[in-house]
Amino acid sequence: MYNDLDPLLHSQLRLAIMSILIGIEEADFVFIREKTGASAGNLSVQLDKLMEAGYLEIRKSFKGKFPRTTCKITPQGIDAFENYVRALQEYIKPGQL
Amino acid sequence: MYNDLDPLLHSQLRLAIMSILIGIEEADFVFIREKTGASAGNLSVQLDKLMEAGYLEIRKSFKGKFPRTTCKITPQGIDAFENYVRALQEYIKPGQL
DNA sequence: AAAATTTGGTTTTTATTATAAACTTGTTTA
DNA sequence: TAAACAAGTTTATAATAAAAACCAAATTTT
Repeated sequence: MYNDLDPLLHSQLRLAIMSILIGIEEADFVFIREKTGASAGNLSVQLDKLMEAGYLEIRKSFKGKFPRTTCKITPQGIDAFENYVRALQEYIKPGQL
Repeated sequence: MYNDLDPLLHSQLRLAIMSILIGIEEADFVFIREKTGASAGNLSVQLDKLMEAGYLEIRKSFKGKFPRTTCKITPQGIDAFENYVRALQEYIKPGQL
């Protein structure tokens, strides 16, 4: 009981990012920013951390003349997310609702 | 979607504390320390924060000649915990498992 | 019976984190 | 052509988690 919660995922913003990407696989920076309501700066930093950890991959391209940053969850990211959820269940189980 | 997660509960140790107390209502310092594996210092600080927030009440007494600190979750604490769980579900729903 | 250890903590310090503020590069619009 | 906007990144700051150091009293050891 009370397994450690992956600190990379135990963060409101990073968890929201992963939650989005688990659902739709791929999304761009602006979409994630709007969906999460995060500041661009914060989002940039957190995406980087998730990439460093191998939880997602980031592709840079152009949409017309503007830069575009696309994020995609990796198999490792999916694993980590599922693990996190499993660990978390132990903490919240008693309060099933 | 993506309601804010109560930052007081979004902490591994504080969540574990609340998880224990949701189940058994009342528990003493040593029991919680053992169950969570936290250091006494960290536990002391986090219990204090939860008390400050009105999520639990702390009673001090003696067990024989030794001091004893007993913690009990409050109705407000139960509410907060349930709210947190509800909010969290939104984040982890896609990964139902 | 003094010294060392244990119990049950609290206070203080340190390292990490999350987040926002400021900045960059380029583009569109007034 | 200057101001405003798009899409980010980098840097600075404020909050947090967690451990280390400390304390007082009780107990055990020598």
